[in-house]
This record gives sequence, C-alpha cells and structure tokens, in this order.
Amino acid sequence: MAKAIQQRTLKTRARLLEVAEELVKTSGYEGLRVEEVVLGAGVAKGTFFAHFRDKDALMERMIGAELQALMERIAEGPVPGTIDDLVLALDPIHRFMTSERYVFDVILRYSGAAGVAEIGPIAQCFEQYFRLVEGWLADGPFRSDISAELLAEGVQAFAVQAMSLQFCALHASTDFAQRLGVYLNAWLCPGTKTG
Amino acid sequence: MAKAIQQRTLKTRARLLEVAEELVKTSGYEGLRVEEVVLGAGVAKGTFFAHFRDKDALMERMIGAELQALMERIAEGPVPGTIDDLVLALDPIHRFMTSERYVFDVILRYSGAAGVAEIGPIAQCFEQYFRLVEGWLADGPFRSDISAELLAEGVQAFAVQAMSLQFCALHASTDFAQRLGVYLNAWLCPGTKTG
DNA sequence: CTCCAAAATTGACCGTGGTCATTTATTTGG
DNA sequence: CCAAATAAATGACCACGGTCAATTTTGGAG
Repeated sequence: MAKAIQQRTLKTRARLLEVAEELVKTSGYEGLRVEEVVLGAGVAKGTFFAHFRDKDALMERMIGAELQALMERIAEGPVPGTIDDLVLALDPIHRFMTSERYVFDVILRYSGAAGVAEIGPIAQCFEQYFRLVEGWLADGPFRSDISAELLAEGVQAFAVQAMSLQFCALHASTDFAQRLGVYLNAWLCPGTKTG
Repeated sequence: MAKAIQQRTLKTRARLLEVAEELVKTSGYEGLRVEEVVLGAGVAKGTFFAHFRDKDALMERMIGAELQALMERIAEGPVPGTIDDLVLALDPIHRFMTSERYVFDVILRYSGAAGVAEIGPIAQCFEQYFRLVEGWLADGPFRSDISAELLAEGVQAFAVQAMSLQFCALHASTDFAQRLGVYLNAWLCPGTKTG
C-alpha cells in the first residue's frame, strides 16, 4: 500500500493552520473566513475541506489547542486550597472561554464528545478540567458527603452558568469571579456563610 | 400619519409563522429553510426579512412560544414537594429543550438577554423558569443557609449540565432524570444521602 | 375621489460555507 | 526507469442566509 500520509499533506495542513492562527490574531475567531485562509495559504478552496471536515473543525482544533495550552499551565500550578484560589487558578481558561461570544458557543457545542470514537480537543479539555478539579477537591477542605467526582461536575456546571451570565446584559453587572465564588461556596461548603 | 401597523402586515407574518410551524412538524427545526417558508407563504424572500431580523429571530419566536406554553402548564400544576417531584414537574420543558441538538443550541444562545431593551421570549422563559423554581424552593424542605434565589440559579445550572450531557455519547448511558436527581439532591439537601 | 407619503413587498444580487468530477503529483510494483 | 495505482489539489459549481434599490399597496388629508 502507499505511504499513509505524504509530506506535502502535513505541510499544507500546517500552512493552513498557520495562516488561520495569524488571521484570528487580527480579526478574532468570529471574523475568520475560509476564503481568506486558502488565499493566504496559496491553495484552492477544496483543499481546505480535504484537510478539515468543515470550518467548525478548524475552529475546534484552534480553540482546542488554546484550551490545551491553558490547561497545562494551570495543571502545573499549585493546588488551590481555598475557593478563592480555585476561582483564581481557573481564571485563565474561563477568561479565554468568554473572550468572544462565538468562542463560547463553539466550546459549548463541542464540549461533549459526539461519539466515543471522536473525542475532539475541546471535549478532551473539558475532561481534563473535570479531572483536575476532581483531584483538587479530593484533598481540599470541602464537603465530604458526596464524591469528588460529583463535586467537580458541579464546579463545571456553575462555571458554565457564570460564564453564560457574562454575556447577559441583565446580569453583567456582577463580576464573574465574584459570582462563581458565591456559587462554589454554596456548592462546596454548604452551611458556611463566608467565602 | 399612516396607521402604525397595517392589516396585511399581521396577516403576512401570521402566514409565515403558520407555514414555518407546519414545516417544523415534518422536518424539525434544524431542517427549516427560509426559502421553503416563503414559498409556502407565497411571498418573496425579502418579505421574510422584513418581518424577522434573521432566521434565528424566527427560531427564537417559535421555540420561545413552545417554551412559553410548556412553562404555563407547569406553573398551573401542583408545587412539587420532593426533588423527584421537582424533576418530574420540569420534565416537559427539559424534554423539549433536548428534543434536538439544534434547538438546545438556539436556546442556550438566546437564554440570556443581549440587552435590557431586547429580552426575547427564550430569555423571558428562562426568567420564568427561574422565578417558578425559586417560589417552589422557598417553601420546600430544602437547605435554608442560602437564598431561594441562589438555589434556583443552581437548579438551572444543573439542569443545563444534565441536558448537555444528554448529547454526549460518553455520558448518555445515564438517564437524564436520574442524573438531575443526583445533582439536585446534592445541591438542595447537602448532607442527606437519599434522593 | 384624487393624490401623496409612508409602509409593505419584490426579486435580482451578494457573501460565504461546502461539494465533487477532473487534473496533477507522488508512490509503488515490475 | 516506466507505468499503473493511489493520494492530493483544483476550481467551477451549488445551497442558503441575507441585502437593498426599485416597485406596489395602503390609508388618510384635502
């Protein structure tokens, strides 16, 4: 059989990604146009779709890569011992997720793996996020009546809720970190009044 | 000045909505095409966009109407006294929200009002949902260390989380109602082991 | 009734994502 | 080294949401 992947394939794909990343830097994710990408990469439109199922697939890859990098840095940091530290530790990834409404929507759409065989980078990062928080909570000074796994699921749910409200004019007045802090205090330390 | 709204305006809009509803019945929300709507209504394409800002605006209106109707029926029912009853009471609206991936995405996108002046029907229903649950929780046998308002926000957050996982192949094995029940038990009755 | 300004409608046109039969480049077998 | 086989790239083409200058309809003022 023929060699599975040719050299030029990797080269073309790399160029497409490189151009796309560059364009995103100047016009944001929402402003990205496939036509501009292929123009910048010097290939035909059809070539783009030979490398990515659709535009969303490119988005998933780029946004997923960014999430991946942020997750790694967060995982390298110290284990947060308080809720405020927890919110602070996760801040970089929450900040990126809410950097653009479009980005948030893409992330939500791809946060769950559509099939077992096709876990994309975004879904992977959600899993990492979940596992990281689970590990943190297992040793922390938090409620112990339910599993760390369930606690971590709740943290994710509240983080999504707080981020969603970021985009809502009616609730945008409350600071994101503060809101998440209130949620997590109620979730992780029921019966305690202080944050 | 001329009459603010002409009769034919209402008639045309009604016909567009009627045709759209009919098409949704057979092809679902995702399958709806603007061209089919205007064809069925016997008007030009431009007319559609004179009545709806964009296709999403029609979707918001139709999906919002459905949510509205469901919310009303739920509000008329008895106040749930247990977590299982609460999950059961909200089931119709959760079921509709997860009836199509596309529908769920639209709902999430419009669940927060973009501006104070433009609270659409979907955002309105989220508010209703929230207020209804808040009222239920205020009198129920649940934790009292935090406000009913905060409790209700949490219920919404967990409902969204549970619905999201419905679309995720990795977690679809667990039943939705059961999962939400676990969440809400941990949220509303911390320290209690039973559901 | 006639005329006119505002409201409603029209449909040709555009932007952009996505397809696919055809062409070109690369690898492999002999 | 050539030819067949396979992979990659091409670009004309389509689908569909959305725009807008031009046209038609409407309802009231005189």
